[in-house]
Order: sequence, then C-alpha cells, then structure tokens
Amino acid sequence: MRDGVAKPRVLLVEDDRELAGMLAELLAEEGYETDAAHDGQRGLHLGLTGHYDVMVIDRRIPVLDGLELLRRLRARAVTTRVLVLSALGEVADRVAGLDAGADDYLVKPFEAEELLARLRALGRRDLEGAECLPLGTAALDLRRHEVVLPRGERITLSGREFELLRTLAQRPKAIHPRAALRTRVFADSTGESIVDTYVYYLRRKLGRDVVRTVHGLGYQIGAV
Amino acid sequence: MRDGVAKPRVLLVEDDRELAGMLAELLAEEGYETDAAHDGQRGLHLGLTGHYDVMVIDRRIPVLDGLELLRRLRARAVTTRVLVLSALGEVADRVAGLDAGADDYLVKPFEAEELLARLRALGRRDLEGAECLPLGTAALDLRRHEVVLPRGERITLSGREFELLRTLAQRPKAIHPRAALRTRVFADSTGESIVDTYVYYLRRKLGRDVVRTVHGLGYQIGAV
DNA sequence: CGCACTTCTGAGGCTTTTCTGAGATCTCCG
DNA sequence: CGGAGATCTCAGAAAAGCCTCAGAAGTGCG
Repeated sequence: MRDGVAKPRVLLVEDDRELAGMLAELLAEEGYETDAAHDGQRGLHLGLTGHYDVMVIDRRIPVLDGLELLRRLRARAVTTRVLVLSALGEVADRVAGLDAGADDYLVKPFEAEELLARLRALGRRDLEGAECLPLGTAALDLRRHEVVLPRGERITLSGREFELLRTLAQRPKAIHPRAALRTRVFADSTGESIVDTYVYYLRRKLGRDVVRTVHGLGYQIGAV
Repeated sequence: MRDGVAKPRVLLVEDDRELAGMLAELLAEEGYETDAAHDGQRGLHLGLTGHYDVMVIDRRIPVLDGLELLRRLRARAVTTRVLVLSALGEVADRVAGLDAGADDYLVKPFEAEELLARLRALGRRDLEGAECLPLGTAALDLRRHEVVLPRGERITLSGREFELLRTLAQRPKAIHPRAALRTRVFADSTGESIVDTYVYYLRRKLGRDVVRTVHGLGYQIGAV
C-alpha cells in the first residue's frame, strides 16, 4: 500500500528554475520527497500548510524575500529546520540570516555534497552510533523497533506505531499537530482519525502518560 | 533542558590556550557559562558527566581527535548540539565533520560574530519553541498555549483563553476596550458579555490579579 | 489454506471548550 | 446614600474535539 519507511519531506524555495530542478533531482536521489516553490509567496503558503521536515530557502527570491519569508514562518510558529542558501556571503549577511531564524546558512556557490551533509545534520534521523532515542524514563530502540522500559523490559511496536512514536520522539516537548503526523506517518488517503487510533494503540501498550494531548493543537511527548 | 533563568552552559574543547581564553571571555560576555578542556580525553570526561547546552569542539586536539571525541559522545547517547571548529575547510572535511555527528562546522579563521550567531541558532533548537511573552513574573508560552509560572509550573489554556491573554499581553499596560477584544478574539455574532466570561475564566485559572478591570474603559494587564 | 499480526475505518460515547443568559455584586456620581 | 449602569459569577446547553474499540481488509508465514 505504501513504502515502509516514510521519506523526509523537503520544501525547496528557489527562483532559479534550472538550479531548482537540479536540486530537486539531487534530493530525490538521496531519498527526500521534495516540493518546490519559485517565489516567497508560494513558499509561505506551502510552508504554512505542508508539514515539512526541513526547508531550503534561497535568500534572493521574488515577491517575498527569503529572510522575510523565514521571519513570517517563524512568526506563525513554524519550527521546521531551515537552511538558507545565498550568494551573499559576508559575515554580516550570515549573521543576519541566522538571526532571522535560519538553522544553517550556506553560501553559493556550494557543492552538492556539503548541502546534503548539512541537510543530514539538520534532519538527523539516526544519531550516529546511538541506537536509541530517549523517551522520558524509557528509551526507543531504533534498530529493533522496541521500547525499552527502565527495568529492561521490552515492548515491540508495529511499523506504524514505531514510526509515529519516533516522529514524536524526534522532537520531544514540541507539539506535533495531527495533520503533520498524519502527513509524515500515514498515507494521504487515510481517514482523519488514523492518528487518534495509533495514539490509542501506543497508550494501550506503553501507558497513558507516554503521549500527552494538547487540546486543539496536537500531541506531545516528554512534557515538562 | 535547563530552566530559563540559568545561563546556558558551553563546553569548549580547544588546545590552543590563547584562543581558548579569548573564546571563553567572549562567551562569558554573551552570557554563557563556559567549561574548558584542552584535550580530547578531558573533553570526553566533561562531555559525559557535565550537563551542557552546547559544545564547541576543535578538530585538531591532542590525545583524542575532535571527531573521534564527537563519535564517542554520540555513541554514548549524548545528544547535545555540537559545533566543530577546524582549520580544515575542504568540502570533504566539512562533510566528514557533519557526518561524524556535528550540528554545525565552522572553518578557522572565523569571526566572533559568526560563531556567536551559529551558537544562538543551535541554542534555539532545544528551546523547541519556548518563545514567550512576558506576563509579570510569569510568561506566556506561545507555542504550547501555556502560562509558565515562576516556579516552572505550567497551566494550559484553551484556544480562546490563550488568544485573549495573548492579545492583552501583546500590549501590556495598554487599556483594551471590550469591543476591541471581542472583535479580535471572538466571532462577531457572539454575545456582548463573552469577553467578561473569558476574563473570568482567566482569573479563575491564573489568579484574580492577572487582569485588571478599568471601569468603563476595558481591561489591562501588567499594570504598575 | 489457516493463523497471527497489522492497518485502517467509522461509529458511539466521553470530555473539553465555547457561548448564552440571568442574577449577584460592584462602581461611579449626583 | 442610592440608583443606573457596568461588571462579576456561574450553571448549563450546544458544539467541537478526543477516546475507545469492534470489525473488515490486508499481509506474511508455516
């Protein structure tokens, strides 16, 4: 019905269509699922509605400047990691980009390898060597799809259960909207309540407190 | 990871003592609390036992190479954000650093401003949306729709409660007329007394003093 | 094929939120 | 002081959001 592992989703905002095409191809080869926008306005719309894992934004784009786009996304509580691309490479430019809310800033021209390495660093799914994600007092074993309880007891998760819990554990304390979880973990054609059901499964297996509901906003783990 | 009031803690691993001293001073000025190590072995020990918010690791350090240090930290499930400093600036070097688990890679020589901006960007990631509006001695967490009390206790607000409090908190000390609040926060078709009701809800949850009534004019927070 | 497991749907019931309205209480000012 | 208007308090209805779960359909394996 759908490939087993969900691809990380990238939003690419770049007006140079030739470069955009090349990057999209490159990203596809690396296993990303890419949406492209060619101006800031479109980028803003997609960024607000699309639920991405990471965004690559060119600084010089029409309609809405890249940094302005970034600021507006941040103002609307979009916390997705953002890498800004720019021909402007002075220290002051880089500082401006980072302080506008970018997580990384790469100066053009750049090599594909470096862009990919920086995207891996931003989206790091498996922490090199560490096979577990912390999960409150327990841990999530990424290799074996199991939750390890403090006493060493192990609970096996199904594929979707694991994918959902990992997505939540990737960014503990952040609030994950239903729609975002549904986009990342399940197929687009699934019903609206699929996330609820799987949260119910997780709670049934792991206890009611693993996942917190924030009414009207979404789900959260590792709450304070 | 740490309470908002405490200074962010940095581990600096750098063998050039002159540079280390300058950086420590710089970081102190920016409000960081710095521990320094001058070789990889000591860095590993501090990294494993201390609780840092971010680490700055030079790549060329004695006893244990910077990247090897980083790998060992990652292998022991240390997820702290790491910025690697290095004189090695080739693309391949940068890719190697990032793929060893670094979150950012800065090539020497660098400017202090850029280092600080990149550290700010790294620090932002872990706050995970702790973006707040001040609220007297407390704060309003804009992402989670919660009020954070001085002791760290959190009170969750419903959607409307949050919108109302945020509108008030955006311009503290200003007097907000009922009609304006009703227009901004509620639908036009709602009854005249909806604002009163929600002010009552806020006061019930947060204490009688959060919102002050200015008779005949409206409501106000953050009064003198 | 039968069995065990997983994935997904959708309906019913429960909880929280939103909103109304009415009586109690307060404030201002003559 | 006393009354008009403003404000506070709160119960309860309606709506929205969320939880629970049975069962259908799909998948993998011996």
